Amino acid sequence: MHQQNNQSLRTILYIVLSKIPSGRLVTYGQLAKMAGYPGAARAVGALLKQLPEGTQLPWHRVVAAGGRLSLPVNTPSVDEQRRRLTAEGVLISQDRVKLTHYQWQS
DNA sequence: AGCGTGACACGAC
DNA sequence: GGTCGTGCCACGC
Repeated sequence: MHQQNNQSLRTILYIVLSKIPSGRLVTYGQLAKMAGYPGAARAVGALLKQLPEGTQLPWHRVVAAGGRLSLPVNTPSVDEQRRRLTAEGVLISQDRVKLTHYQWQS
């Protein structure tokens, strides 16, 4: 995916994220690049944190580099992320997934 | 118009 | 394996 440079990262992020299929994962950095904002991984995280409660977007398919689940431990969010990924057939071990097996490529 | 803030990334030890 | 430092950059004040 490339740039629509006069739109905000948030707008494009939503579009890109909505296209990640069930059972496939992307990293923050990859998502930023796909949205046309390479290097904006931190900004991606900040925006995901602001997603509204009932969002339809598959925020749980976003993981940190190396496949780490990077949401704060002992939060409802990370518990929900584990639950959803497991339900999609993603194997999680020690809060880590095998990107070599699950990573989505645009 | 700065400046502080991160659900980050990556290389160096 | 781990920690730490540095770079990154959109977003909100």
